[in-house]
Amino acid sequence: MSRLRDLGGPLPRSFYARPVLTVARDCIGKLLVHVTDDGVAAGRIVEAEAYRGPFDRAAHSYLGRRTARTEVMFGPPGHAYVFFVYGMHWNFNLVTGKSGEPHAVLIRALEPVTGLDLMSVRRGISPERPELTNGPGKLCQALGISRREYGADLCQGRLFLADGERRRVARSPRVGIDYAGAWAAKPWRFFESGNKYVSRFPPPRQKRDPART
DNA sequence: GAATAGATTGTCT
DNA sequence: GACAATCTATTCT
Repeated sequence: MSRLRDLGGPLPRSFYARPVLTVARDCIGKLLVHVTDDGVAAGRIVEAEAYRGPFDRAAHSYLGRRTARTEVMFGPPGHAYVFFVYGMHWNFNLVTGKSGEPHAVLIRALEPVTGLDLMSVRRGISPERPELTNGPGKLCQALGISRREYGADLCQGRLFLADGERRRVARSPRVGIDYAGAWAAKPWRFFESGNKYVSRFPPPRQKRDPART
């Protein structure tokens, strides 16, 4: 019995070759699967954000910035944009839209489905804890995603999205981009309502006005 | 529960 | 040399 077969095959490139906000919303509920020599690890995507360069100031491709790091975002859709932040964490993105359009979807949280023990070993915590995969850096560690997966083709290979159960989707502003001015307020974050693996719940809200009651 | 600071390094100015 | 699409531990309240 192949657990991997039960997860289904990779989504086609047409899934990624659509507007970035559409892909970000449709990601919620899909499975993210990574097959390695250590085994299979997979989870349902429960949180994702759209980054829409070159105009989006929060995007690494802002102003068309094209470097060794951002290069894959300028290529065809359905590839992995993996980058390193804060000196110790990897983040995983899907390249979307058309070739030459540097758009990407950041996967921010998963609900573990397969390979809980493997994720637990990689994370160094118990498999029941929501901290296993409730953040972009955490899910990369749990699934074993790092530099090696940069540019990987998600339509053929060991790292891919597969179909999954879709539930209620909500949206909010994105997380951790306060520097991006007006772009920081755009509701380009999508998440599954009530799922305990969402990285910040309740989601970020406007501060309540103390003058109001 | 909320707020804060420290960790630690690839990438760009 | 500065900073970052984060995580964790610690220190408040």
